Amino acid sequence: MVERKRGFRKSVPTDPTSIETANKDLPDRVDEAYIVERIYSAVMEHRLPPAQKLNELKLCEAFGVGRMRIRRALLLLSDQGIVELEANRGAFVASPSPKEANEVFDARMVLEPAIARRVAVETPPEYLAMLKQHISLEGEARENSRGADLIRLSGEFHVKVALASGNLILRRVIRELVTRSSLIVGLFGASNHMDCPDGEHSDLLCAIERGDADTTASLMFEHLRKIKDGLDLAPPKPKEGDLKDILGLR
Amino acid sequence: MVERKRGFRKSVPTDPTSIETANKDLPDRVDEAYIVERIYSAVMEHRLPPAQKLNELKLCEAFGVGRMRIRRALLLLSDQGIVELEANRGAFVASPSPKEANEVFDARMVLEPAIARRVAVETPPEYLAMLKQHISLEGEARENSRGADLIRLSGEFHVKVALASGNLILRRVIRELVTRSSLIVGLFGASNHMDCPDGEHSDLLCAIERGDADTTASLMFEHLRKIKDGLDLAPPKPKEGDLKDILGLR
DNA sequence: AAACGAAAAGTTGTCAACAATTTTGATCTA
DNA sequence: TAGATCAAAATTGTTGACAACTTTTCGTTT
Repeated sequence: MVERKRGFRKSVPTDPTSIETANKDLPDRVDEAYIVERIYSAVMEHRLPPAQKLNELKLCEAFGVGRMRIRRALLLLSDQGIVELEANRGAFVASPSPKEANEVFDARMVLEPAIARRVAVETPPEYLAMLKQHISLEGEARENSRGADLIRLSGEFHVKVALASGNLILRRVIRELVTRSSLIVGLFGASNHMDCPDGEHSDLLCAIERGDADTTASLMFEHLRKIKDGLDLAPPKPKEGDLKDILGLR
Repeated sequence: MVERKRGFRKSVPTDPTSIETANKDLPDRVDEAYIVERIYSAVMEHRLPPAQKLNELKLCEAFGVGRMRIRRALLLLSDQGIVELEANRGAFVASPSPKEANEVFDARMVLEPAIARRVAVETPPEYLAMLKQHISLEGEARENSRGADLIRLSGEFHVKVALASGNLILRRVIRELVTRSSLIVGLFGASNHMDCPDGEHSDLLCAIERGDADTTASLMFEHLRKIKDGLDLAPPKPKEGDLKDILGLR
């Protein structure tokens, strides 16, 4: 049995611009899933902006693993639409087009009301407690103006609702879509950042607690519609004559 | 510019037991997505049984690519639950446990009715034509007793319904679940293979054409429930005294 | 000074070799 | 014959080197 060398874990002086500072202690075993998870989180918290270059060597240093692990993780992320792989150019955090953004929210508006309805019909009590606690966390974050936390929590709520179905497949699907939504909000979010309007998550939880399936579903639908409407998804339409107008040559 | 060598494509004498016989002409560019697609298809058509070993070298020969490509494709497949990677032992077609099987059908029963409802509300006409054509294909296959085709078509119908939403994300999600369902049916399918009962797909299409959203959703739900009920998902319960009974030592 | 172009540096894609582990198969023993 | 034991073969996991491509740098020309 040979002890695997993985020497330079905490000693590497990573520059502050690197994606992952290696000072946060890494787990004993860094596998693809862990790397994916960390990048997921960074995207959800708007720490990784769309189109950000993900350099393989820098990631290797940050995670203290070989290039193979990083490449495999990037492949998984690209398969989920979080990262875009360009041949010979590398990996970039995805920057969804307005069309893709529409597709993501379209999908969410189909799936999430159905999942929420199911949760309203039958929720294991431990999950209900989890949701309650989450609402109070959101409240705290809002009062203390912890904007970064609020962004993260807003997304996490939807993931937790899916988790409350007790079905990990559903959680996974929603997690993927919520993460992509984070990128979309970062790109097309209007100035008045009403990412997840104030009381809506709370209202949703109330409907769930009452077991009111129909209300739950429609609340979720309207909630998502509101978020989507808050985006500036102007389709890039290069009409005839546009150039003249833009350049003020009329 | 150097022409990439990829010499031995059609000349490799693959043994007939290999998963992919290389005689079917491969596309010019074999990338991970293509390999994943082919294995997806093989699983859907019950040509790859659960727990089948997927040898890397054999796959390399079959697809005419290097080992890296194969390993990346297998990683993607494992991420989607189609393949299981066991450390140092290799890749195997997944053989879902009864619990996982439950989870898959549970997820489908939440998601697919919602998607079908959406399709009923608004269907681009070209997709409606596609569904109609599919129904007639199923009819042909059933009359001519082409069992293999029928199995494939039964699964594909659900994927096409999702596609009819016009949303590729939804299609992708359902495709993944349908493929896993193929494995499940192969494992737990009852002897009387009522995979997708006779007229149900046709009934569903009628409801969609009428634009009857509620009926569409509930038909889809009942359809899936029926398939699930047709499975033998007996949880493996090793009760006390079972062994004696099994061995006839009473 | 801006534009162009070539060399240099940096990054990604691919492959082959090696190490670690598992599987196979042969031999021996009871 | 069934089972145990151990070496050989096969398979997977990992690393390092190299080729192909891209980006940057820097000198030259207009």
